[in-house]
Amino acid sequence: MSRWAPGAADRLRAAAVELFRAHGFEGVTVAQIADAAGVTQRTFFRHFADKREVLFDGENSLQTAMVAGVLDAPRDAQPLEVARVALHRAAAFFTPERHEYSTARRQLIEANPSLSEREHYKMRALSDAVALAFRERGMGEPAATLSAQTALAVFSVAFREWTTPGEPRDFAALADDALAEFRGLVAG
Amino acid sequence: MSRWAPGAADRLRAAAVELFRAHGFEGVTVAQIADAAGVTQRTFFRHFADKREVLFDGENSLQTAMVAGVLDAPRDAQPLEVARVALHRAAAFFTPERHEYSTARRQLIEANPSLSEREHYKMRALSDAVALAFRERGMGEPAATLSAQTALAVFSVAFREWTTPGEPRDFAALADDALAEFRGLVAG
DNA sequence: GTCTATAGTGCGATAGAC
DNA sequence: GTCTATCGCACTATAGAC
Repeated sequence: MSRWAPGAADRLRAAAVELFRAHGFEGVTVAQIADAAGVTQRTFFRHFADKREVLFDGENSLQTAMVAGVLDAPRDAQPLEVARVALHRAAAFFTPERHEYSTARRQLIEANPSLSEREHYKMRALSDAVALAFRERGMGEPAATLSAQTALAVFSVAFREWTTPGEPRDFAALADDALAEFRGLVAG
Repeated sequence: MSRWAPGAADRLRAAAVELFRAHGFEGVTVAQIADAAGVTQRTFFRHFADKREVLFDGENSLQTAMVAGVLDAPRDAQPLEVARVALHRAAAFFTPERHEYSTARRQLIEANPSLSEREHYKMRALSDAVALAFRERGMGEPAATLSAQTALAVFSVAFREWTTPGEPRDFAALADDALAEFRGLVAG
């Protein structure tokens, strides 16, 4: 048996979410999270760059999936069709088991401006990664950035609906609906 | 003559920008900014909610102008035509005299993640205000959100180009170009 | 206008895994 | 011995309380 219990990052994440849900983001100190996880405050900051980041580090794989979707879409696909493929890849992350957690997390984020800042920053990083993937398909600028931001706009609408308490439809269906709505808006 | 020199907020803003350009955002403390402006640190925080906000408080009028543009567009205008009107109202803020300041400010923001977070948060607030204006035109959801995010995507492309050192075209022309590019992307 | 809590950093020491 | 994760402590700046 090692000196420390393994999985410090996981314990910190779980403790943080539980405490935030009980007392709000600002009602919890990093020291309290560290205590609950059985480590020191210094260890918290070795795993997470700052207090907010403990709620935002499971998103790399979402980005990878969406980028892969853009790259895998048929070579002759129109931008909105490429976006559709990427959104369906994203849907793999928004499973029914995650629904309650994602909904609670969104409420936490929307209740706190500093968490909202971080959220929008991450969304922008995702958009930038998707734009890069569009460029790797051979698309130029500013077309790639506009395509990526369009895909993320549809994503954000679908995600907002999916994280509404009691929403029964799955993410892929919501994304398809949002995409259809978008096509209607920009059609002559 | 009053006990304090007037325009503390303006002096703080000017001092902050000058110091940030010389030493970077993190290389300057609030105490130094306050000293340079001839006030105490406490006064800085009475004018600006936090250190970053000193770079982000001239944007209310931009929001007002874009919202007015959305509301003033012809009743039967398509969403992209409404966006065009709003973008032309925004153009009034991006005058040649502001070009150098805006360019330097963008460099500061892009060099610092915490400033980028604030920037994207403000852009989202602008998008939300524009979406509300679309709803006031009678548009439903999620159409209003999608329309607003489209308008802001075009805005962000045009703004990025306008704040490129040496860019000679004016904001309205860049916005029209970006809008035309967008129309081409989503057309069959 | 002063005081203080909290976030976040830097660095040396320590304990175990390999 | 090297590597990695942690501790422990001193320290600064932000930001809010009083």
